[in-house]
Amino acid sequence: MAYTEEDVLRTLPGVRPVLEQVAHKWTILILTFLCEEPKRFNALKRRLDGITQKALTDALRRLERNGLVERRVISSSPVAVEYSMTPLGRGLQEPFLMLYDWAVQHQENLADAQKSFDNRDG
Amino acid sequence: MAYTEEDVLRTLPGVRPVLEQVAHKWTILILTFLCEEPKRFNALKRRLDGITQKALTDALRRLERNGLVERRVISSSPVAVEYSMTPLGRGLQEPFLMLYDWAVQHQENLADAQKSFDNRDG
DNA sequence: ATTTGCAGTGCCTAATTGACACTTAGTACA
DNA sequence: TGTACTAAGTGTCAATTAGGCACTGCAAAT
Repeated sequence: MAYTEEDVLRTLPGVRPVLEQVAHKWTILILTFLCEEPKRFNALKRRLDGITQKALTDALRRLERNGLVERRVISSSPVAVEYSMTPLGRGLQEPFLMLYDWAVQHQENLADAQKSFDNRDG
Repeated sequence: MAYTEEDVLRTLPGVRPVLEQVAHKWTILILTFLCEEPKRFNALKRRLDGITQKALTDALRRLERNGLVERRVISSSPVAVEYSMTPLGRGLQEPFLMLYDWAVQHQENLADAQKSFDNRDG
């Protein structure tokens, strides 16, 4: 689908904040993993090796606020919390998987590009 | 394509920094626009209504450093600078266009979700 | 002669992230 | 009965990052 300049100018003001919510450091990884199956807080945390509780809590809150994931408290003991994708969030599955695959396949290329860029001036 | 848990654990350490470079506030818009055709600095700036010179310069530097865009100085007067996608960057065109389309189509949904979330507690 | 457009840089402050400690509640162990 | 562990967070403070605004240098147009 192609956009005319007017399309762009008209939709841009609304699109930018949307992309700002979505194009976030942890979002792609979190949503990619949640697309596989609903997961609990600490299961996600283990998988996102290196994330802090706070960062994960904040990211999940933001995703929940934007209607992309659902938070469900399971009143077992101890209390469990399960996060799952909403239908709205599912719409991101395809592009995010593509990005994930791209990142896996081209990490070397990026690293090389960075090295040669940094050598161009020091 | 599906990944096993081992795949994920193995590739994750390298993938995360890649996604951090790519999942940035302005990146999706910049690359989406550059995919259409090479553009000059101020042409991009006009289109990214609201971006400051500094933000655009920084974003383009980062993209150049990562090998996703190419910066070409045209020695006319006054000097012009043209930015274009590299073959590596082209790999992002498809997922980014999907994200852009998704953002255009679902901006309302996000806004609604935010509203009802914010009303749940105040 | 001064304004306009181009492509930036520099400085300083505001906003966001991240590290790390603390919390509350239940379960298991000894 | 006390210690320790897991789950799912919250709070605080420091550091990193982003954004605002002013400034540069050069050429062409008015």
